[in-house]
Amino acid sequence: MAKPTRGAERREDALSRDRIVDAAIQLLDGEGEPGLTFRALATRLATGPGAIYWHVANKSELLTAASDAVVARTMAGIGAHATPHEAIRRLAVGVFDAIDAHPWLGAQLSLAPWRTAMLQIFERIGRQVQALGVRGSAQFTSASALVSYIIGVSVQNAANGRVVAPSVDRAEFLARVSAQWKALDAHEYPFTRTVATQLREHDDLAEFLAGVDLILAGIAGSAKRRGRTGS
Amino acid sequence: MAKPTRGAERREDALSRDRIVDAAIQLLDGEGEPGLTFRALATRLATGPGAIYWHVANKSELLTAASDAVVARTMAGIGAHATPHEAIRRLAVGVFDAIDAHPWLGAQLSLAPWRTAMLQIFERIGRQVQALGVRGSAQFTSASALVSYIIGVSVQNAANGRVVAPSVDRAEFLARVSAQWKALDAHEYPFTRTVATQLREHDDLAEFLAGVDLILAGIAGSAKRRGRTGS
DNA sequence: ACCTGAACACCGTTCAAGT
DNA sequence: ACCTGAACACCGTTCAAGT
Repeated sequence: MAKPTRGAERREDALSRDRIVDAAIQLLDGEGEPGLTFRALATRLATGPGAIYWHVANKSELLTAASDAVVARTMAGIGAHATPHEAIRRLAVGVFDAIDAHPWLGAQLSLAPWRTAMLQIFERIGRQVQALGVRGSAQFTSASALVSYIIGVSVQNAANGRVVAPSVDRAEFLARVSAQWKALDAHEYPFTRTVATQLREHDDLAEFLAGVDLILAGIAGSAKRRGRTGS
Repeated sequence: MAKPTRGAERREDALSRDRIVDAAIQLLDGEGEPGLTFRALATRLATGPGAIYWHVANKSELLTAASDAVVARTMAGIGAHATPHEAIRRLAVGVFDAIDAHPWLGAQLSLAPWRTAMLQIFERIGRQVQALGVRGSAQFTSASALVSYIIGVSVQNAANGRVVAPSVDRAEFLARVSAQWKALDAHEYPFTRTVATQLREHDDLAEFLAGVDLILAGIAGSAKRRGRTGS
């Protein structure tokens, strides 16, 4: 038999890319985006800042790796049953909740697309678009529109949550913004003043899903129109 | 007659909030987001970094002011005629182009909503939603969905443009990503592989507008359905 | 009232030196 | 092969001192 491998005696607290990424996620979640510092990370990992650079090229790569990891976990947690329409809604809610729980992920997704994280979402949505019966180039258009909308709204929702201190609750925050909207100049902001009351009563997640339904209705409508003229 | 006002003799190169914001926009456009530095800004304005703090509270306020200014100019440049549908498309293209020309604006809009810049867009879109005949709480939902989609896609489009060096042209870039997509694992990314060819041929702006039309179709559909059951 | 610029408390990143 | 931590070249922001 071979002599015992070095792997077997590897200590659990040895540095590794995975441990670094996990620690980075904890730091980002706990302290916010400015909390992720090579010095803070090094302290948490009981080492010096230079050690991290052996496993990770730079801060940008670290952020990308953290995003990929969180999105992968999110996607893994969503079952693929139900109708395509329902599956898309569930994926949408999954992304919405993930960005809400990890606000730094939003900046990462909207600023660095074409990356693995975004591709994972695009792939899952795309399969459901196919299942919906969409064909040809409309598949790409429909999936793109859905992914863009889902990420766009989720990022903005998470950003809203960060504007105010966590101590202020949601209802109070909305009441405040609503009051601001009502106080706007009547000549410059007639529409915004009109819907100020609706802002106050609105439910972020419900509005978000209503938007998803709007796009799905549009997709279904286009498919039907095409089908009619095509047959 | 009153003695000549001090205003009349005010030198053109005196520091002012407006001049600072303009210089910041130039710096952001020319050097990118990391190029905006209080030291660089001070050099451009022929003064010390401390002087800027007399007119602007901090960097965050400076970025907000720069965003508001750019959006205001963009909105002022869009005429309000044509059908509501066409007006919404023009507003969408205006925002798309503005973020494309000033990529830093995207980060600002998606990370700091409820601000003046976003409100200006929301207001203009909202009026057209009203003109479209949408009523009640659907006004808020529809306008929110449109604004979220428009900003979300525009930000992602601008981010794509920054991934590659400006020397690489668009067709070459798309061909490269398309090839990457085709090389993806067949089991993990079946959909993405399928639409890789469409990515290559696609037209950002056209896809973007197709998405806007999708949402508008959804809005029209909901309004019709409501109208039918309501009368 | 407004401007100056040195100084403070940080950053990301590098790199000789260690094991 | 991997880790250490001092050092470098920056940041945003403050503030005594000037005009």
